[in-house]
Amino acid sequence: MRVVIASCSVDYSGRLNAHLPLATRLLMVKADGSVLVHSDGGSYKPLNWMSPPCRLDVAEPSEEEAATGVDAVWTVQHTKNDDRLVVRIHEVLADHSVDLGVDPGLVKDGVEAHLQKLLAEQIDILGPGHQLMRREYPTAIGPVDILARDEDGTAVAVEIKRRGEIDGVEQLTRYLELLNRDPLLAPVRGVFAAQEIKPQARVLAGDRGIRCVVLDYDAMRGIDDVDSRLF
Amino acid sequence: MRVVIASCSVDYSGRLNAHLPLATRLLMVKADGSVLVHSDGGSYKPLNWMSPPCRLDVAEPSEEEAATGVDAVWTVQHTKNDDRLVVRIHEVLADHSVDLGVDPGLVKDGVEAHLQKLLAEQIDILGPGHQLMRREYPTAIGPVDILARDEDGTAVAVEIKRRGEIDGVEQLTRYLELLNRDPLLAPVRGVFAAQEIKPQARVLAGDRGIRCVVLDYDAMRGIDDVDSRLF
DNA sequence: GCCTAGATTTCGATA
DNA sequence: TATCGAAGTCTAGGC
Repeated sequence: MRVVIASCSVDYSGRLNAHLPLATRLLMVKADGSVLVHSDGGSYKPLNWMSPPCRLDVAEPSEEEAATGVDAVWTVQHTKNDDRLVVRIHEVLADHSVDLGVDPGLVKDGVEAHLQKLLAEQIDILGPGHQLMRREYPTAIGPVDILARDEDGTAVAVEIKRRGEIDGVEQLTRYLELLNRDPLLAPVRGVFAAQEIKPQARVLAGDRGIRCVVLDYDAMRGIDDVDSRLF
Repeated sequence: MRVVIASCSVDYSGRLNAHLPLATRLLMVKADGSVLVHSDGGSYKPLNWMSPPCRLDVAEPSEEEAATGVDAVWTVQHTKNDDRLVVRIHEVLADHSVDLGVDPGLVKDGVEAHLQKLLAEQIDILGPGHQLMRREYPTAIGPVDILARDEDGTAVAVEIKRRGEIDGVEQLTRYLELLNRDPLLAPVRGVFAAQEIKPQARVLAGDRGIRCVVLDYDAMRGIDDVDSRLF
């Protein structure tokens, strides 16, 4: 890993063209040759970058470039396509190299999969008398998150999202269309379950006869913990 | 901007919980207090981070922590929610601070908007005799990219994407449903236009009677240049 | 300010 | 290897 702080201008060409005027920025060169151009703000996304696999070449500036104060020209060329990043370095304020080694990596916990597991275990959140048929019920266009039966024995297809938005309702609609063609299952009701459901999604779901259920993740996790302690 | 290279362990808690074991990493502290934890690989996305607005506090380690080699504890607390990043610093290899000032920002060119403009100018790409009605034709659920008439005078609603995927077809379907309720427009045909159309999107479009058109951006831009030179 | 759609999205799982 | 869905997505544009 090499970190350079320098005044520079940057040009990217590839899927689009983009230009950064001359200013002082942080340049990060990773071991795989990828380059990140960061300013002192924004978010974690760099102003400009080149993803691996790519190759960094450092060259002398042309006379023309040198006349405008360019000290070096970095060309970062993607190995598999025409994406190219050109960094024209004017003044270098700092230049550090360090060997970081391979990172042991991130350990994550608690996403949509967890919601699905918890809801499968606590299926009566959908209403008393509900029975789980199975998780990840396979269909031709992909698996339905949860398939259950309500107290009357009617099949219920559940789509789970962390944030319920309009495309989640569309997805569930496609599943319902398909499932309702199966005479062994039909009629199948739809339930859209999420920690948070956007108003537009709620309206669309209502319009299609799909029930919305807001999931309380902390409460579900709490019950899960209590259950776990019983064993 | 402050750049620290140090061996550290990192814990994030918020929308999920995540942990990074002890390793040497690059820590970037931006002027707004946001923190990025980078390893020597991956892409531009940090291993872990805290977005602004947030607050960084540096504290002495507890006795317990000190015994395991912790030299300092950084706590980065988001200002508006419970998200928190805790960085336990073991050994500092480098620590640089520099004032970058405000970045003049990125100048972009050539995205979906450009495709829309070009297609509006070269509407006969849809077929000879097509006439542009208008770009960004407003509907209750949002603007349709392009509304045109074909050689027979039939209305055509065009949805434009850089990459045509299934949700683009869904979007166009919703527009068509709405537009076909308007007696002044109906019947309205649908055209899904993109630089690249994914197979699943193509199948769904076919199933709904929507025509797919692949756009050659370079060719369209070339014609545009030629046109420009004529004036 | 909230909400929606796009992104040089990135990233991971799966067929 | 392509494809598809999720992301602590982020970000810009409307309303």
